[in-house]
Amino acid sequence: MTVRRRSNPLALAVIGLLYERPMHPYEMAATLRERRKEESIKLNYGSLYSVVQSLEKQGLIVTQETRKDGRRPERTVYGLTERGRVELLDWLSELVSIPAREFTQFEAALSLMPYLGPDQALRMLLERARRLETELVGSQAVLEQAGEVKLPRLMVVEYEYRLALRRTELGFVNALIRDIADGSLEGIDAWRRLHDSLEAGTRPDIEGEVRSWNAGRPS
Amino acid sequence: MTVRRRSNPLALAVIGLLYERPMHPYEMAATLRERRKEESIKLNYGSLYSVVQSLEKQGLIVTQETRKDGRRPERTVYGLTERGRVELLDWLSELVSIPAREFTQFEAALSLMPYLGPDQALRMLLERARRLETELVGSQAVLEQAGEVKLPRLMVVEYEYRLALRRTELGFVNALIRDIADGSLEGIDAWRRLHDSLEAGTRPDIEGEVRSWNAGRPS
DNA sequence: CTCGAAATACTCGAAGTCGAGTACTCGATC
DNA sequence: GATCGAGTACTCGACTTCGAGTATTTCGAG
Repeated sequence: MTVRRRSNPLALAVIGLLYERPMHPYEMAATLRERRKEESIKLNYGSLYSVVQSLEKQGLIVTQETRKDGRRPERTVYGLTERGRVELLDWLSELVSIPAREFTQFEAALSLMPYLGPDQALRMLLERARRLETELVGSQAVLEQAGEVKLPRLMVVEYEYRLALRRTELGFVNALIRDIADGSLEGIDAWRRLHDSLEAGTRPDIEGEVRSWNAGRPS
Repeated sequence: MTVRRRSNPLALAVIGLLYERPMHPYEMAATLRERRKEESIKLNYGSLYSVVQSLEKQGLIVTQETRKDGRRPERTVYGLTERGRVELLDWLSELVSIPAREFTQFEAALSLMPYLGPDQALRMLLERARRLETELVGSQAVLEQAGEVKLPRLMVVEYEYRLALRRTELGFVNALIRDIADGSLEGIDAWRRLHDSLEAGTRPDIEGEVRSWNAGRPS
C-alpha cells in the first residue's frame, strides 16, 4: 500500500490539510470540495482512503483518535507528523520548481492522427475547436465573476493556468485546421496516399515514408 | 484484465500498429520506439502486455500464431479484427474531437501553492522558469533539425503542440513571478499572514479568508 | 574463438486507481 | 408519523500500472 512515493498529488493535498488542523478523511474530501480543489486535484473516495493509509505507513501522518459519535460509522482523525511537515514543503517545492513530463490524451491523439486520414481528421479538429471555444467562454465567465466577488487572485491562479493552456490549444488547433484545409500542411499528399492504401487493406510502405524520420533524429 | 475501456492510449497505439500489419508485442514496442511515439505515449512492458491481453479479451485483436524461432522465447503474433478496426477510428476520432479534462501536476501544485509562502514560492517559480527555458531551447533545436531533414510536418505536430503548451506555461510562470515580485498579486498580504501563522503553529483563520470563495461561486 | 554487452521476448508480484455499494442518520414533507 | 432524499463515513474488489527481473541469443572487439 505504500504510495509510489510522490505520485498522487491527492496525498500532497491531504498533508496540506493536516498542516492546517487534524481531520478525518471524509472531512478532507468535503473541505477539498468546498474549496474547489477537486477541479485541480483528482479526488475519489477509494484513492483518498488508500492514500491516507499509505501516508500513515510512511510515518507522515498519525492516527489521533478514533471516535464513534452516536451510531455513525467510526471516524479516524489524523494529524501531521514532523516528517510530514517537511515532506509537504519539500514535495510542493519540487512540484513547483521542476516541470514534469505529462502525457496528455490529445498529444497521443495527434501522434496517431495519421490513421484517420486528412478529411476525417479535419472534421474532428473542427469539432474540437467548437468545444474548446464553448469551454473557454464558460471559464472566462467564471473567472470574471470570481473577480467581482473580490476573490484574491492567489486563490484562482490554477484556474488561470488551465485557461491559458486551453487558449493555446485552441490556437494550435485552429492553425492546424487552416493548414489542412488549404492543403499547406507539409506531407498531406503522402498522408492521403497512406490512408487510402490502409483502408484498401494493402500494406502501405510506411517504413519508407517514415525512414527519414528515424534517420533524421539523434537517438 | 479488461482495459477500463478507452483509458490507456497505449491500447490505441497497439490497435494502430496492427492496422498496419500483424505483430508481436515486443515488435510493437520496438516500432513505437523507432518512430518516437514513446515521447507522446507512455510505454512500458508490463502495461503493454496486459493491454494486449485485454484487447484480445475484448475481441479487438486475435492471436494469429505462436512461434518459437530457434530457442528464443515464444512470440505471439496478433492481428486486428473488424471490430478492432472500427474501434481504432472511433476511439481516435473521440480523442481528437472531445477535449478531455487532464489533471496536471503543476495545476495541483499551483492550487496548493499557498502552503509555501510567497518567498519560497517565488524562488521555486524562478527555478521552474529557468528549467522551462532550457527545455524550450532544446525542443526548438530538435524541431528545426527535423525541418532540415525534410521531415513532413504531419509527423511532428504532436511535438509542436507540446512546445506551444510549454511556451504558454513559461509565459504564465513569468507573469506570476513578476506579480509576486512587485507585490501586485492580489491577496499577497493575506498570503504572507496565513503562511506565517501556519509556520508558527497557530491555527489560522483560513475559513475566514476563504469563505468569500465558497460563497462567490455557483455550485 | 571467446567474453561481455546489447538485444530479444517476456513474466511476475506489489502497489495503485476507481467508483459503485453499504449502512446509518437527520430533517423536511406529505 | 412514515418516508424520502440528502448527507455522513467509509469498504470492497475488480481492474491497472509499474518496472525490476529472467533467460536466452546474437554480435563485435580483442
